Amino acid sequence: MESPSESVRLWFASAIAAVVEKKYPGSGIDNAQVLNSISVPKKEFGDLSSSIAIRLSKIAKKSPREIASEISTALERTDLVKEVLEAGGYVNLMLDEQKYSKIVFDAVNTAGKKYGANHDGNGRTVLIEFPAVNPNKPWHIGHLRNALLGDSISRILDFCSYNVEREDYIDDLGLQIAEIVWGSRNLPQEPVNKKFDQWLGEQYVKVNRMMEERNAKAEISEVLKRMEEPGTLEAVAARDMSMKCVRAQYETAAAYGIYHDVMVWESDIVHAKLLDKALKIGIDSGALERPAQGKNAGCLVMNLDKAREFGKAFENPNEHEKVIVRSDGTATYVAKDMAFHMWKLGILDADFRYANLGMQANGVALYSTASKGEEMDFGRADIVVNIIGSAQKYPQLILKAMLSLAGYPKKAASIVHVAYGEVSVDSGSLSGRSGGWMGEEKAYTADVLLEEAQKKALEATEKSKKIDDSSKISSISQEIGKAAIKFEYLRVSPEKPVVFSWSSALNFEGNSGPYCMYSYARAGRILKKGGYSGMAKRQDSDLIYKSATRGQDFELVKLIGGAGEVVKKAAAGYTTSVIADYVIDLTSTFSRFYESMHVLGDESKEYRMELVHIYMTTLSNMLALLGIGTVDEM
RNA sequence: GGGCCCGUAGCUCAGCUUGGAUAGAGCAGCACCCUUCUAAGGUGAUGGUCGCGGGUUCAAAUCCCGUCGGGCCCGCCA
Repeated sequence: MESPSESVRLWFASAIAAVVEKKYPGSGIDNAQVLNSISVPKKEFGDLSSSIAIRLSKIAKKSPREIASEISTALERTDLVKEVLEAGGYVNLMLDEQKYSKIVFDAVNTAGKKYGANHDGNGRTVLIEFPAVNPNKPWHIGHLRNALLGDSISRILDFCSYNVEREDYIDDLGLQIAEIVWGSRNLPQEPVNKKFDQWLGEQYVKVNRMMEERNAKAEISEVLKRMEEPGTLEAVAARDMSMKCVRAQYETAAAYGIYHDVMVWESDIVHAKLLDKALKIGIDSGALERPAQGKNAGCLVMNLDKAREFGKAFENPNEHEKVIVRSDGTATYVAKDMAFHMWKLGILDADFRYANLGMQANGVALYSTASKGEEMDFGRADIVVNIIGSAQKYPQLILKAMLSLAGYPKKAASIVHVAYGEVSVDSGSLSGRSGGWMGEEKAYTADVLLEEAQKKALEATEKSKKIDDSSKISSISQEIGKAAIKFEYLRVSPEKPVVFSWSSALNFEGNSGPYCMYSYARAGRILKKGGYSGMAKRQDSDLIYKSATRGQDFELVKLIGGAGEVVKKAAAGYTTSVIADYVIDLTSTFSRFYESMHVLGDESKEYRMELVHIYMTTLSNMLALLGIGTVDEM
C-alpha cells in the first residue's frame, strides 16, 4: 500500500534513474541514491525536486545545471506531469494539479479510516510494555509521559498492521511494596476516603518517615522475603494492596483513553519459575559464570568483557562483572528482567495462567497473570518494545547483550528500548518516597492535570457561547482537555528532558491539541453549511477536478497525499513527534486554504467541499494515532 | 575514570537516521483583520554566531574529531 506521495516519489526516482542510466552509463549512481536525492522543495520550485545532477557533475565533469537540464528534457512525461524544469542544478517536477488531486481524493475516500495505514507489520506481534508504575502511588506527570508514549506508539504500530499486545508490568514484590506492607502494620489505620492510589501514595510518604525514625530496614527485608513465598500473609497483602492500587491507576488511564491487554505480575513470574529456566539457559550457554574468586565469588555473573562487542558502555575499566544471582542465592533485578524477556520473546514457555479482569471501555478485555485461570497466548512476540526512562539505558543494554551471549542474538536485536527523558518540576523531584509528586498547591498527578485541563476547556467552551446543550459542552470540554495534554506530551521527541509547567501543559493555542480539534470542527461546519453529502455520485464527478488550482488548495492536497509516509517514519523510529508535527502542518495549511479561498463561494464548491472532506478524514486518522479524538463543534 | 542523552529565535520546540536551494512552527512583543463558511483563527513585520573550535565535502544544524555547559548511568538496589 503506497501513499500517493510515495508513488509519485518512486515514479520520479525511476524516471530519473532511467535517464541517468542512458546518458551516463556506469556513473555508479544507483536507484537508492536517486531516491535519496528527492525532496519536497519550497513551492515556488515545484512539487518534487532532485539534487542528483549536483552529485553527477563531478563524475560526468559537467556543470550541475547542464546535467539537470539534460535530465529535465529527457525525462519521461506522463499524465501526471505538468512540467519538469531545471533550476540551480536541481531537477524540479511540477505535478498536474487536477490529476494528482484525483489520485489523492480517491486514495483517501477508498481507504477512509484506514487512510495513511500500511501493511508493513504484516501481522507480526509487538509486545509493548508501559508504563510499569509501582503499585503504591497514583500516576504522576512523569508516569504520564511514559503512558502516553506507549499508548500512541501502540496506535501507530497497530495502524501499520502489527498485532500489538499492550502489556503492563506490575512489580508487586519490590522494596516499595514491602515497605508499605510493613507500614500497614505499623501506621495508625486511616480510612480510605479518596481514590485508593492517591491514599496509598500519601500513606507511603508517611511510611517513609516512620521507617527512618524506627530504623526498620531489617524488619522490611523480612517482609520482603516472606512476600516471595506464595500464600504467606505478606504475599497476600502485597498482592491485594497492589491490585487495589492498580485498579485505581487504571481509572486514571481510562480517563485518558489508555488501555492494556495484559498485566504481568512479578509474583506470577516468580511462581511460574521462569527464573530457574532462564538461568539454566544462561549457564548452559556459558553466558553466565560462577567466579571462584574475586569480589563476586559465589555469585552467578555475566562477564562484561565478553559483551564488549555490544557497545562502548561495556568498556568500563571499573566493572568487569555484573552480578546476576547473589551469593545468598537470590536473584537481582537483571536476572528477573532477563527471564521476563525470554518469556516475552518466546524463548521460555511460561506456565502463566490468566484471569479476565473484565471488559474495558474500549471494548477489549483486560487480562492479568494469575495463579489459576485461563491459558492465553500472550508473549512469543516478534518485537518487544519497552517504554522506559533513559536512566535505564545501561540495564537495557545488559539485557540485550546477555540474550545475545545466551545464544539469541536475533531475539536480542528485536528488543527496542524507547528511552524518554524524565519529567521534573521546578520545585525538584517527583519521587514517591519524599512525596514530591504531591506538590505544594496542586498535586502533580495525572488526575489533577486532567482535571485542570478539562476545567480550563470548560471555561473556554462556555465563554465562546457557541454551544447551548450543557451536557454537550461538558463532553466536548473533556475531549479538549485530554487533547491539550496529549499533544503537549507527544509533540516533543522522547529523549528531551522536560521541566513541567502548568501553563505549557495546558496550551490551547497555536501548536496545540485544541487548535487541531478546532480546525476539524470548523471544517465540519463548512460541509454542513454547504450541504455536503458525500463524493458526487454523478457520472461526471471527475469534472470537479477542473476546479483544482495550484494555490493553497493544492498545498493541502499534497500534504494530505503524504500522510502515509509520515506514518511510516513514525513507526520506523517509534516516535510520535513526527505525527504531531505533520498534524500542525496539515491544520495550518488548511487554515490558510479556507482563509484564502472561500469554499462555498462559486462553481469550485464541489471540489473544495470534497477537499475539506478528505482533510477531515486525514486529520482525524492522524489525531487518532496520538489518542486524540475529534468533536463536531467547539 | 568510562559510557549515554540534551544544547537551534527572549521562551517552548521541530528539523539531525539518509548532508542539498534564503534554517521552520508556536508563545511573548509590534502593526493589521470579526455585517462575508466559528477570532481556540488569519495576515504582515520583527526576532538565529543552529553552544564553541577544527575537519571531511562542490555543499554541514545534519557526518567525523575535539571542547564547554546541563542532565543521567556505571551496586551482591529495584
